[in-house]
Amino acid sequence: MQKNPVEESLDFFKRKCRKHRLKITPQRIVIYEELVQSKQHPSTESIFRLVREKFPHISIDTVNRTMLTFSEIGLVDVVEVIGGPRRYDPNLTPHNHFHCVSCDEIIDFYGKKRDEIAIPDQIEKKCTVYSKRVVLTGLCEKCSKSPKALEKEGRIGE
Amino acid sequence: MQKNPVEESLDFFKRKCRKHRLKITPQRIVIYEELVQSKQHPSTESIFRLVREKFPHISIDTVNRTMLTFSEIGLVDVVEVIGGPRRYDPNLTPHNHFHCVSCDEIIDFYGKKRDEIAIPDQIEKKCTVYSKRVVLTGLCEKCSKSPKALEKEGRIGE
DNA sequence: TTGCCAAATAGGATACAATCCTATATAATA
DNA sequence: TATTATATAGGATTGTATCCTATTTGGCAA
Repeated sequence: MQKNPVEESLDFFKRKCRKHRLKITPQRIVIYEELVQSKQHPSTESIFRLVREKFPHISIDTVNRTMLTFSEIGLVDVVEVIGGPRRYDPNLTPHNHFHCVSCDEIIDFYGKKRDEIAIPDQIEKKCTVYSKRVVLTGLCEKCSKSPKALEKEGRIGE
Repeated sequence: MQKNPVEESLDFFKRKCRKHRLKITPQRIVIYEELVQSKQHPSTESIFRLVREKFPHISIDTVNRTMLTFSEIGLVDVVEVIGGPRRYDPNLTPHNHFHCVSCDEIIDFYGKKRDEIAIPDQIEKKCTVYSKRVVLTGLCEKCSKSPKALEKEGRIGE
């Protein structure tokens, strides 16, 4: 029988855990499930709220620590943010981000030009590069229209 | 007589303030001077420590609020970070960042390929794009050599 | 030059995010 | 199923950012 995407990624999760000798606990399973189902580049807090529906007594520390652990073993990425709490990304496919500075929504986008960006020798030779991403900032569709955001936009072109 | 770079940028600072009807206070001048002289993508805290040498009674709230105000009027940029406190960048020339995930140093780099990166229609048409940056993550030279020892020494923007 | 007032500051209080501490619980294993 | 190292809950603590408000001050107009 075919496995659905969640079951499939759950296998990935379990393999990763075993490889790194992490215990497969019910809490970790639920946290991982919420992470991969999220389309919103979740924070610790947002996953905590979701997980708490199944584990009313889970502590925010467990969620925070677990998500850091997941990032350490490569189950999720920690993404670059402009202010605000740490955000995670279960999408490990190379891609780029548009970050709305008004509502903090993060929108994924793709493009092959990304791979052509040269890493200067200065960095390539001496540093260890883990990831490369194009990061756009601005106002998302909704915030572009809202009056509050338009006020801020007054600064452009001064 | 020729003006030195600091005097020159101070003129830029004053013009910006007048344009936005912000008062030119001694505190703002010193904060701005420390910002433009910093080569380290400073945090509020690191600027606070420097400014306090000249204004022992300045409050961290003043520094924080002032730097946010500066970013709103386009005197400095707020940069994308992976964890840790907000960081600022007085370098308004388009450029890219390498971010060391171990010691949080941010290294600038340049490259014209950056400008060739297409912004998808999806975003270009509906959103308002303020900035574009390539962000690399990894380990800097020092941390590549001894990642564990140098981990999180708390030297942000010094 | 002086006086006025809206804006800015200092510093304590508060909010919010992340992490630490430790007694208890539990997954993995033999 | 017994053992043990690891993980968890939940309170304490730290670190960062922001709020509140009495006081001060820069910019302007008289």
